[in-house]
Amino acid sequence: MTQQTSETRRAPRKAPKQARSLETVKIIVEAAARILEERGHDGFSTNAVADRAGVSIGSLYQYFPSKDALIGALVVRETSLLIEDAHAAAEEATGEAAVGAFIAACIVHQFRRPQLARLLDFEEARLPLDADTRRVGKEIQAITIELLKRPGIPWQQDGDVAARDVVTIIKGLVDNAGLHHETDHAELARRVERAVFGYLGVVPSRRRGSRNDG
Amino acid sequence: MTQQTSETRRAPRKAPKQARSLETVKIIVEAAARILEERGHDGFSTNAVADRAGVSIGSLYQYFPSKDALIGALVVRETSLLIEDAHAAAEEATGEAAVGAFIAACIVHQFRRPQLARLLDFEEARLPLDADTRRVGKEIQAITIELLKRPGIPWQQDGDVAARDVVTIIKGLVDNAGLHHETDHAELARRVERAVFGYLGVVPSRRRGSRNDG
Amino acid sequence: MTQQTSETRRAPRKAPKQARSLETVKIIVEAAARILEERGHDGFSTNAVADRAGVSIGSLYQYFPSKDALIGALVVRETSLLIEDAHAAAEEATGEAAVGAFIAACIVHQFRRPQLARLLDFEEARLPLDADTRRVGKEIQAITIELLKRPGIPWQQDGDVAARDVVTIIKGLVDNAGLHHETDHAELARRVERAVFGYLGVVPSRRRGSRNDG
Amino acid sequence: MTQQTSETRRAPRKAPKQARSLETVKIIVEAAARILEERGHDGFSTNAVADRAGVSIGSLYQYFPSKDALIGALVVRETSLLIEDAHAAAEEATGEAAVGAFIAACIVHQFRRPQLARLLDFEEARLPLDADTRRVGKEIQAITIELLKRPGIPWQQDGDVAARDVVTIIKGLVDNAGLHHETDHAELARRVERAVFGYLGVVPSRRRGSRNDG
DNA sequence: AATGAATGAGGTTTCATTCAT
DNA sequence: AATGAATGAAACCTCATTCAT
Repeated sequence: MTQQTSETRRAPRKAPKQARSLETVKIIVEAAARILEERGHDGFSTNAVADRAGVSIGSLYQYFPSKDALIGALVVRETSLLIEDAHAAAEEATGEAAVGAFIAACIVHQFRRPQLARLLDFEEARLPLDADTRRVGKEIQAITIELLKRPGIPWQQDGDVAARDVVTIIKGLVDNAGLHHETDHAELARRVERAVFGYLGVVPSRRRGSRNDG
Repeated sequence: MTQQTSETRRAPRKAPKQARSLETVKIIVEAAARILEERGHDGFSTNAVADRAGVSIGSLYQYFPSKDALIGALVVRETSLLIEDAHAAAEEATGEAAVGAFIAACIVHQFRRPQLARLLDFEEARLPLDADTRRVGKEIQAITIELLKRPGIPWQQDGDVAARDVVTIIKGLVDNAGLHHETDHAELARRVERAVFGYLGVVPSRRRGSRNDG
Repeated sequence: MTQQTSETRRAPRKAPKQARSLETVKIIVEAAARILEERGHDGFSTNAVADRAGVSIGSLYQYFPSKDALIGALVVRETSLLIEDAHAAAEEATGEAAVGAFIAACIVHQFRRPQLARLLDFEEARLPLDADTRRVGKEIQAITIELLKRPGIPWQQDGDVAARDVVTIIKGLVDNAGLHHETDHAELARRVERAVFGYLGVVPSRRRGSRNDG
Repeated sequence: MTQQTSETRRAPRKAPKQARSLETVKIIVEAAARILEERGHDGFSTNAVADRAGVSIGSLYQYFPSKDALIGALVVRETSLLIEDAHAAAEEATGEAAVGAFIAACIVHQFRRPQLARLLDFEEARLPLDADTRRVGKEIQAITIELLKRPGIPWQQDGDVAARDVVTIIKGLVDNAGLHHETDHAELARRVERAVFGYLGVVPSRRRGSRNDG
């Protein structure tokens, strides 16, 4: 980012029309993911990505008009994966089940590529987001808002703020777990659920029987 | 950092022993804080800090052997401020009161200089931490662990993990509130408490009367 | 110019305070002149200039915030030389003598470093001029306007336009002479004078006697 | 040009023999003209031209072996238009009328596409000219030489140099007028004539009655 | 003939850091 | 102790040109 001069051009420079192009774009994005995972934000340079992708730096810039656009594309790719699972979570009947499924989806998503997910959360907060990147962010937000409207969620005020908070809690805890090399999905899910359900005022059903244990 | 070549030197090159030196160090650290607040991570350069501090770049390097060391010192300074308030929080009699006081302290701390606190949380996660920086991090962690041992906190397993999670939840929510330019301490405190107390299994006393009395 | 991104920063980045700095600045500007003369506009790169100056590229950018600023400084340096001689020309009593002296000064100036003068005229027209560069341009213009107000210049309309035209004629003819490797000052001066005096309606005194030779 | 590697190939790689090819060549040249007008020298890239022409970059290089060849073709096209009008000017009986008509033709030509004409004058001076481009330049020169041989032009020495000077004066003044967004042909013509006729020693007939009748 | 994906040298510029003064 | 001029690796990015399809 140090020498970033183009601040506005974030949309793909050229819509790839041939099969070869599409393949190249995919390869570049995956290379970007790998470089970010392996070398972190500071080691992430467009030259490194091009090298790793096995394409020339010129090819990279044929499809991504700037470094930020490339990171944006990566964010979009990763978030899209999560969005699919999140939509599935929204199918659940009760709010509790839906939120639980959403948390599980986030954990699965994060544990797939822990470093990557964590660093992209950073980038997302740091970047001047382009239209596409904003769109997927909003989509996650929208899904979460819907989730929280389901029956069984006591907390029904400030849907926007609540959704933002819930996403923040989940991302924070899950990223942190990744940072500490945790691997136990179920255990992590229980912790995240305690925080999120607590925030939402949900008394989890499985603990309902022992509610008066104090 | 991009041009970071010295990877290991993070300790102050020279312990400032004279009053003037100590003063200079303080000035530099405060200048660093200002630059970070005003220009963000990308605009944060050692030359800019030296300029702002009114000292030469050579002097800056006399006290801080590297850019990371300077950031580390800033992290230490800011965290130390929080630590003091956190200690006070630990004086509270019950766990619930102590955690509530801790959350309040975090919010006060963050709202004092929102951009700075948020960006330093980034840096802390990004940096190869030096001894001093690790120390203050551990201290916050230790205080939190103690907090959670107090009577009235149902969740008594995995003290380390719980403390980590609690700090993560608080930082996440508070940083995010700062990012969205929130200003209402009390309202934010309520949201953070819902998440943290939920995580810890605390049924907040003020709500106990209206829900569990039956 | 191709990758020029900073369009506004043309003022010197740092006022050199030490003797060494002043020397370095001079060396860089002279190197720029040489490179422009030897390789032309397309071969003029900041790296080439730094190399030729025997300084690092970083030093160049310490004093000139952009390539254009460097060219601007070169324009200022060269034009300033001309301005001095032009002021002397303005001392002449009659308009004819003054304009003649001005033309002679332009020719001397141009013949000193023909390629350089010609290429800088190009650059001046091409560049988004900064304050300093505009200033020297205006100064030449102002001197010319004064010249044309002297007694003996029949043409007294549109002083601004006339000055612009006169400067254009002189520069055009003199640059072109340089391009064709002419070396005879006096002969060139006569041709330029014919055009300029013709434009101004001056019937040159030396030809006055033979005016009716047609 | 920066990445110009082929320095010698300026002639069309392939003589377009079919109607479609000829059409394509025309389209490309016109696209080049537009790009140069709209984006200036720095924004003039072969890819931009191909885009604007609606042909692939590969096709462009099928007709023009290099960027300079393309610019050369544009120079030839524009100069040819002027040559036609200049030939008509040469039909005039007297030297004064002929030169006046030539000046008028130059002004009309320049005012048709002011930016383009001005920038091409730059390019012409900058380019390592190829055979075709040199040819049209010589042709303008030759026409001018003929013009100056007509009766009524006192100055009959150094025909080559005089022609060169006259063309230089005209181009200089007219380009500069274009740069300052002048639109009054007649007024500009009068100024150019004063300079050119002065250079040539012509006492303009229309002013003769009011000044030399004594 | 035409396409357009790919190339890569080379451009401008930044900034952490050193060291002579 | 302090200064600040100097360094230079390395970052981002462009664009003339080639060549497989």
